[in-house]
Amino acid sequence: MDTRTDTHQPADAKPDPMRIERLCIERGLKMTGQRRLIARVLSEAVDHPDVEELYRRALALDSRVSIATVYRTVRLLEEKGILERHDFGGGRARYEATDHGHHYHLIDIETGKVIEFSDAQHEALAEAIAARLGFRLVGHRLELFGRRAAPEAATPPRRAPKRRSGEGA
Amino acid sequence: MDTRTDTHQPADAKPDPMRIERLCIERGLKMTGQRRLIARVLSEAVDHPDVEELYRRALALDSRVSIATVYRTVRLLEEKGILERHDFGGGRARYEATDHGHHYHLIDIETGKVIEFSDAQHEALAEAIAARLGFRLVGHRLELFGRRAAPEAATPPRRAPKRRSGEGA
DNA sequence: TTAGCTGCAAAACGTTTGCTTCCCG
DNA sequence: CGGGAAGCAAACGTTTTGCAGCTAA
Repeated sequence: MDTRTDTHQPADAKPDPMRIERLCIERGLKMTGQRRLIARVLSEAVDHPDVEELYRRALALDSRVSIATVYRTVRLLEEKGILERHDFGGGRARYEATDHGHHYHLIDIETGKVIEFSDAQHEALAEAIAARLGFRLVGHRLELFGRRAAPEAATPPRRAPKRRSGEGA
Repeated sequence: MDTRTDTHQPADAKPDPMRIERLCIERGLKMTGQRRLIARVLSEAVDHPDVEELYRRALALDSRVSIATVYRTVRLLEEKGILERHDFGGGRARYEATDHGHHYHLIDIETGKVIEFSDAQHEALAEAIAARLGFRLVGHRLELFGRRAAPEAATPPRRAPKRRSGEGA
C-alpha cells in the first residue's frame, strides 16, 4: 500500500473472469453451476453490487439461478473471506471481492458513487491508535462522505432511497 | 478535539437527564409525554442502544409508550441532528446523541463492547484525503475492530449473533 | 452413493405506515 | 380548537429457511 491516496475504480479492472472461482476451489468449496456463475459475475464486477444486482447480472448469463442461491452464496463466500460485505446505507448489503487489497471508500453523497482509495499513512495511524487503546487491530474501516469540490457547476438532483442515506449499485 | 487518543466510555457520563429534551425544544419540537420519556432515556444512555433497548428502558420508566413511537422518535431526532445512527453490524441500527463531540469507535470483537475515542490527527488526515480526491468532506466514520492486546490471559468465548458481524448494546 | 446444493415459497427480521383516537399548544 | 402525535396492527423490503428433489465428487 502506497502513501499516495490513489483512486482505482473502473481503472484497473478485473482481468481474470475466473479469479473468484479459483479462490472457491482453493478453499475446498464444491463448485456447482450456479456457484460458478455467481463467481464469474463477482470476478467481473468492478463495483459494489448488492444481491439483487448480482442476481440480475447472473440471470443475464444463465437463467437457472434463484435469488436464494445468490444470498446463500454471498454469505458463504463472505464466511470464507472471499467477499466483504459493506453497508453504505440504502438498506441493502453490498459486496466486493477481498482480493484486491485493503482500501477505503469515499461516497459521493450527491451521486452515491463509491470511490476507492488506499492510504498507507492512514493504515499506520489506525494501527497506532488501536495500540494506544490497548488493542491489536484486526480490521478497520474508513468511510468518507463528501461532495465534489467547487469547480463544477450545479449537480443534478438525487432520488431519495427508501430510507437511510444510501445509494444504488 | 485533541490529539490525544482518549477513551471516554462510562467515564464522563451524561450528568444532565434533560439534555436531549432541551435540544428538542430548541429545535421547536412539540414535547409529548412519550417524547420526554424517550429523550430522558437517551440523555441517560452512555452506550449505543438499538431501538428495542431504548424501548425496554423507556418501558421501565413508564409503560405508556409503544415501540412504533420509539421508532418514529429516533428517526425524527436523527433528522433533527440530535441523534446519530450507527450500523455496527448485527442488523439493527444503534443510536447515540450527537452532542458530545465527533468521535470514532473501536469495537472489541471478543466482547462486542464499543470504545469511543477521538483523534485530531485522524480528523485532519480524513480532510486531506478528501481534498486530494477532489471532494469537500461532509462526514466520515472510522471504525476499528480489535482484540484486547496480549497482557491478559485468555478471553471468554463469544456467542454468535443472528448473522453479520454485530454485537449487542 | 451421498453429503450437500438448489428452487420455491413461506417465514423471519427490523422498520415503516394507515388509520383512528388523543393531546399539546 | 386544530394539527400533529400515539397506539395498534398490518404492510414493507431484505434476508433466511424448511422441504423435496437434484448433483457434484
